[in-house]
Amino acid sequence: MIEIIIDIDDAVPQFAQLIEQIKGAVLTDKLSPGDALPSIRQLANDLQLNNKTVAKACRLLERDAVIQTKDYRGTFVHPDAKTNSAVDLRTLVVSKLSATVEELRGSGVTDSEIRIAFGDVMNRRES
Amino acid sequence: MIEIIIDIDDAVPQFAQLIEQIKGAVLTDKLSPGDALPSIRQLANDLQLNNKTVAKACRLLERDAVIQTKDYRGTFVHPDAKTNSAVDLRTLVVSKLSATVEELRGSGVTDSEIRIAFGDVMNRRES
DNA sequence: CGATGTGCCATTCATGCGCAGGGTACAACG
DNA sequence: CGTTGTACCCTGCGCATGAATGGCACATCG
Repeated sequence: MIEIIIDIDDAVPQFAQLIEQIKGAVLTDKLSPGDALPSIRQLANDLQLNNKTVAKACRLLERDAVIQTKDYRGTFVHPDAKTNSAVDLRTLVVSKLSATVEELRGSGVTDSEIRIAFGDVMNRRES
Repeated sequence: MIEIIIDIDDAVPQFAQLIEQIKGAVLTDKLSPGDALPSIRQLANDLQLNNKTVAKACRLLERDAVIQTKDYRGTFVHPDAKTNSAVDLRTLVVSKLSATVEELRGSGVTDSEIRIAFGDVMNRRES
């Protein structure tokens, strides 16, 4: 078993701490491809977390191809987990957004206007 | 004098209503290049608005080259006001942001993550 | 059957931001 | 001098969001 410690008082969200530590365990070979992870409910119980919090972390970890769920049988470490754990999707997102924002700022657009427009873009999905 | 009416109960912010109506007056030739506008304090008094609200509108109108301030002598309608009043900078901003956001969404990035990253980009200015 | 992952409903709390307002002060014009 | 535009401070209100929690139900596997 791997050691995972969640600090509730940490500014970093609990689900993010979980993700970090899982990825960390993969990168340091404490978790290897194919290894079975405790069930979501099990993990939630052990770490004193809510099911949804753990589920959220698992959802993101699977999207990043660090773990994979085999239908309804459990979660396992992804074959390419080590490679994918090193990839920082967040940094990519920040850099792409930063580029666009910087371009707009250079055009004299106010930060406030950028925020408003951004809010519109994110919400104009249903309307 | 042009007629400007601000509806406080309107969902559209007061400063935005001012901008709309100024641009509208320019497009309908109620305001012509070179015309002098009332001072910020004067406008605020007439329209029952706060100085800051009017000043904000003027700042944006000047950025859009619809008006121009001559040092400390007053504000005047910009020579190219009519042309610049038709330009919708906001639409440009929305489309650029939308393109970037759509690209990220296509990569599997969560809306939540995009919002977080965006918040970081907009705040990582001072730190 | 029980356990799995997953979905949707909800609420609570805290944070950040836009908008508007109030006040004070300064530099440049006439 | 007064007027101009402009800059900074601080306040409050309202809204949207993220985070976390809780409950409930479902399809699938063994």
